[in-house]
Formats: sequence, structure tokens, C-alpha cells
Amino acid sequence: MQVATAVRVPAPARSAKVRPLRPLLHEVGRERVSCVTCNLRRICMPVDIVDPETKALFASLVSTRVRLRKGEVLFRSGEKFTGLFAIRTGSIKTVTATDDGAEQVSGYHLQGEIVGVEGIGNDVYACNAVALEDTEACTLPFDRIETLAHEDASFQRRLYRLLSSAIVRERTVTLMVGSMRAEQRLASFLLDLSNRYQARGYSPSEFVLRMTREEIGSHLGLKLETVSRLFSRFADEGLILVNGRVIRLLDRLALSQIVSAS
Amino acid sequence: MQVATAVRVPAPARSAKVRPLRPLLHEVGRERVSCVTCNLRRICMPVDIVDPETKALFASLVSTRVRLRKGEVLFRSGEKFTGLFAIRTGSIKTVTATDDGAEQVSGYHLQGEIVGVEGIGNDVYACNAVALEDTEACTLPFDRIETLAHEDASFQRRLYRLLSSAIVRERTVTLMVGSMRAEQRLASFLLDLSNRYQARGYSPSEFVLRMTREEIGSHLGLKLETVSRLFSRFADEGLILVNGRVIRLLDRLALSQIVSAS
DNA sequence: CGACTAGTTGAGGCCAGTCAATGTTGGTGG
DNA sequence: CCACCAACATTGACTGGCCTCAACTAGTCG
Repeated sequence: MQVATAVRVPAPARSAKVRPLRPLLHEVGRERVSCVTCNLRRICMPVDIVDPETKALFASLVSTRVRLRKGEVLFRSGEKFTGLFAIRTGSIKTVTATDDGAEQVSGYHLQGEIVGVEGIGNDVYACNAVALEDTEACTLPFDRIETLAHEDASFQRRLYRLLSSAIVRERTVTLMVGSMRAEQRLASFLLDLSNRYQARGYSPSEFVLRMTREEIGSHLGLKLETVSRLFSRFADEGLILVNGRVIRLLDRLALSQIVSAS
Repeated sequence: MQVATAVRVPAPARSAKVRPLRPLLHEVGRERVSCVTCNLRRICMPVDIVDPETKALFASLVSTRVRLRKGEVLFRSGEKFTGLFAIRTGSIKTVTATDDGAEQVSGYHLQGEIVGVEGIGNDVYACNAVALEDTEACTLPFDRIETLAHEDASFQRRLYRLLSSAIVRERTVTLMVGSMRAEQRLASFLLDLSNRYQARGYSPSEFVLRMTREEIGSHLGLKLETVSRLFSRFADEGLILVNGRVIRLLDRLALSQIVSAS
């Protein structure tokens, strides 16, 4: 209910000058920002940028960075599409709503991931993107993306891949929600997170969930009580350790067996 | 179970020369094929192609057409991505499978729609596309799409739109499957079909389902018995008329109220 | 005709939702 | 520092919607 509208008021002292259009976003001032030197490059924009020409192009891709506090909104559904955002630190949930008022957490995005892709062709964003913790994101203005894509074929490919991967990912979620039992969905969710943390160089067996039980449930098509019960049951069965939002996976094999069971 | 593997043997007399790589597909021989003169253009490729230069480009977009009989496969998951397909007549279901053997009908595509988009960035198709009836599809080889997109900005935009719309559509399905009750899902499915048929100039209130109850159920995350029961119940309540796969919507307002209920 | 597929309908069971009580945590102000 | 409150989380009891199993019908094809 209050998920999408939970825009906490930013600390007033933090930023003196408040922009009229995006009062909630704090631009990270003069800080030098470039994909070329970014250490998330291999996850975020895995294009070969040794070529000096490409390098020059890439240097102009990111204009500014934006800083969000927990609960603040990066973009809203229906807002004019201005570009993509790459998460540098922190994490973001995307919330999709229907006309009927139904609302669902459609995505949980970590460091190095790019959000906003569903807005590319339609001129408007199609979901709300909300910071789950203090988060920094690079802005990738769409005109620059277009230019770069037009001038560099490998980047163009990368952009296509970004979009089609999003389709495949959505489809996987649909399949999971549509054909799996609750325990399978949660196990699948945990293993997916584990893989993504591992790909980022973090421990695949211990991580902190940035979402509430209710948000996880919404994402998986379950109720919060069901999520809570399943965490407890997995813990009882020795598959995981649960300490609030800190999760340790003890038996990933067993979890994957649950996913593929019957 | 037999959904994806139900490749009926094509009539042997129909096509004398059998291609080695795609023995199941019948190319439509010398027939003149061009987007420029196609009467599905406004649905399929709504770009302005009055400009003579664009016209020339478009003339080269579609190379051949392919003819499928009911049950034949247009492309398979894992197969190398060669391009997109535009459905000229007939209809196609896309079936997505997980590693665990779980399988789900992920899409139901009508005349004028384009399938294969999820393969664009990944070099392989990510689902099986199966003809639900005798179907003709235009092949849009990816190299030509790339060329055209590079040379014509409005087509590039159209391509982005195609991809992002697919994301949004998938997300809608996820939301439906994840947060709606069975009757809401079926009502939503029927209304969606109604709208799409209307957009194609067909009756929005009477159409023929090309999928079995089981396939519909799979698409909506339900069992076939549930789908059947709901059809009967909607019919009892005077909302629809059911005669096998022929559906007539009697009260679309009531159906949309079911969708948005609670 | 027999075999098969698709669809309908009924009976019963189970998984997950609902409602409710209680515990835990983190932030705020006195 | 502690009391207090709100948000988050856990657990129990119960309900109900959908699944499962099963029987039966209708249509199709060889």
C-alpha cells in the first residue's frame, strides 16, 4: 500500500540547493564520473573499451550521478523517459502497478545493474524505481545512448542484449510465479540472489536482503506471512540461517533440489 | 508435456524440395513479399514509409515468407538467432522452459505481431515458437534489421519500442499471474484478446481460441480443469457464450469489473 | 469401429491466504 | 538513558480457492 508512496523527506541540511524538477534527487557535484575508469564496468557495460575512439565516446556517456536515500524515488511510472540509470552502489526495487490499483514489486536490482529499460521505446517509464537503501546511480541520458549506439556497433549490440535479457528475465519470473509452489519460488529467489552477489564478487552464501517480507512476497506472488513461514521452515530444515534480513545459505544444493522438485 | 515436441510431420506432397537445415519450414517461393505493400503494415511496422528512401530500405527488409502447418515449429529455444518473424496469417504460441523441465506458454501471438525479440541480444532464441494453426510468417533477417535501424532513425526507434513493449507486456503477465485470482486472470485474458482482435479489424466480441484449455491454463498459471470450470461459470452467469473454442463476449463491462474487483 | 485427444463435471484434499495475537527492532522525544 | 511508538516479523488457527484424481462425453482420425 504505502510501498510506492513512501518517499521519505530528504535531510534538509544535506543539499542546500534544491532543484525545482527533481527535488528529491541529489546530484553528486563535481565528482569525476566516467565509465572508462569505473570498476563496475565489467558488470554494467561489458563492452571492450580499449579502443581509444570508443574510449572517448564512453567518456561522455555518463553525465552525472544521482544520490538517493532509502525510500526515495529514482523515476516514476508515467514520467517522461529521459534515460537509463546504472546502479553504482545500493539497490533499487521497481514497482509496477495496474490501472486497477494492483501493485507488484517487479524487480530487485543490485549494484551494476541498469534500470529504466522498459521506458526506452515508449517515452515514459513504466514503473516506479525506489531506493531500498542509500543508493548512488549514474544517469545515462538517452540521447547520448542513442548517439553512442549509432556510432559504435558493439555498444549497439550491448544495448540490444540489455533489452532482450530484460525480456528473458521477466519471462523467467512469470514462469516461476505461474508454475512453482511457494517453497520453490523462495528457494529460486534466494539462489538467484546468491548467483548475482557472487558475480559481483560478494559471498554467494551470505547477504543482506534489502526488502521487507512483504516486498519479497509481492515480488514472488506470495503473502508476507507465507514468506516468513518459509524462511522459518528452511531454517528448521537446516537449509539457511535467518537473522532478520541477514540470510546465510547453508545448503544451496538442497535449495536447488527444492526448485527442481516435481 | 507434449506441447513443445508436438511437431506434426508436414504433408509430404506439399513441398518437393526439403531444405536440410529447416526441413519443417516451407518457404513461400517466388511470391512478391514487401512491407511497403503489406496491408498489415500499420499494425506490424507502424513507421512512416512514404519517404522514397525509407521505402527502398523497407523493400529489402523481408526476404522470404515461411509457411507452417498447425503444430510446426518456427524456431526453438537454444537455436541460433537468425532474425525476427512477423506473423502474416495465423497464430503462434511461444513456450518457455526452465532447466528443471517446467514449461509454460509464455505468449499467444496473433496476426501482425512480431516474435523472436527475446533472441536479439543473446544470439539464441529463448523459447519455442509453435504454430497454433496454419500460419504464414515473414522472415526479418537480423542483419537487415540492423542495417535498416542504423540508416533510419525512425525505424531504430520502432525497434526499441518493440523491445520495450515486450518487457512491459511480460511484466503485465507476471503481475496478473502473481496477484490475481483465477477468474480475474481469465477475464483479463479474454479482454486482452478482445482488444487485440478489435485492433486488427475483427469483432471484439466473438473470436476463436486457437489454444486448448491446457495451453490457456499454462499461460495463466492455472490448471486446465480450472479454466474449463471458469468458462462454464462465466457462461452460467451470462457473461460469455462458449461453444468449444468459439467464444462470444456478452458483457465485457462485467468482465472488466471482475478484473478490477478488490 | 477402436484409439486418442479435448473438454466437462464432481468429490475431496492441500497449499497458501486470511485474520489475529504477540514478539522484535529501530527511531524519536522526553 | 529509557519510554514509547511504528514498522517489521513471527506464529497459530482457520478458511477457501485451486489442484488432484477420476469418471464421463464428444469429436476426430486412421
